[in-house]
Amino acid sequence: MDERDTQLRECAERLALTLAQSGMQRTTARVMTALLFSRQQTMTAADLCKELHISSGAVSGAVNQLIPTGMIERAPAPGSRRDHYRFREHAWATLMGNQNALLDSMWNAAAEGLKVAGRDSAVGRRLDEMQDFYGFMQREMAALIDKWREQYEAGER
Amino acid sequence: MDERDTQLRECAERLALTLAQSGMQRTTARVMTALLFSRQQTMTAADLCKELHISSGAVSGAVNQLIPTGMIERAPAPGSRRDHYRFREHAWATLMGNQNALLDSMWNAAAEGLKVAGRDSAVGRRLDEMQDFYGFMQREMAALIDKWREQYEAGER
DNA sequence: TCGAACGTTCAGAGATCTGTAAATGCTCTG
DNA sequence: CAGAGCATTTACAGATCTCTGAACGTTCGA
Repeated sequence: MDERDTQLRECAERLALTLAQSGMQRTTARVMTALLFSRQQTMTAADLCKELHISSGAVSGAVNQLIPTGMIERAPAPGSRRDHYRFREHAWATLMGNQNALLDSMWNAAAEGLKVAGRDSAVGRRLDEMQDFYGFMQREMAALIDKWREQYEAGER
Repeated sequence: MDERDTQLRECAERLALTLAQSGMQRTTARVMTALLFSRQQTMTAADLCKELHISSGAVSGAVNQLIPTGMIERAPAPGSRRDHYRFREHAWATLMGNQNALLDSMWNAAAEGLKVAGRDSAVGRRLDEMQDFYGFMQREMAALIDKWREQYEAGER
């Protein structure tokens, strides 16, 4: 374990902290960044316990939150009975794509309100703007993420 | 207080709940949505206490979190010594714009890691993708928000 | 079929967050 | 300039969240 590993660990912890501050579970964030900043290709649950000084139960919980979101995945590990985890390719794009669900519920909340209040009132105008904004964002964000994928794939070659 | 007000209150509470689940403070979210779904133009701190059944201290705290982010503002209220609050015009665009700070720290986290690990390694490639993605998003998001502002303002007339 | 090696679940301890009530501070009014 | 009427601050209590440790379940190899 050379100097570099220690520095990468610090980077990982710092990022985990800011992610935690913007709503992600603390341990979930730490597991994610550990995988992101690891010099290994994959890490086992035991590796994560050791690195982060947390119990296997905590690792299990975090991992099972991260997998459904598409941030990490189980890696096939022939000849090993342990689960190996790795950070997923394009995970960030996936993460941002998931935000669409939120944009959607924002749009819906506005719609609900408009059904009750109509457009011709103070509330009506506020909600109308809100609905317009989130409708716009939903459409454009999806397009934007696709655009990035294309240009990144093109740049790879 | 007719039927509509009750229904709007419910909408407000539902939205507050989903906002709370995505990281916003519970009370802060409730104050925000109360102002958003209010049929009045503005609400005083006392109004908010009564509506949400919370103490004036809690209102004060929430309000002082919302104002710096640009979601709400104090409204001039001639002849009244109470503070009047209102939901701000284009607040949603502002909110999304604030996310840029997050995008920025993501980009930075990647940059930090790359300084340590270089680009030619497993970590290097992961961080490179991350940096590319957040760089892209930062540029495009700002543009997107401007675009919405323009088209919305155009539609108004 | 047994047992070793893991992963998962769950009750409970501990830490953290959040709202209240009361004290404090500020600003107009009379 | 006194004091009424608010807003803000603070210590603390209560609620909530989160991790641990141990029990349990599962899989695989002998």
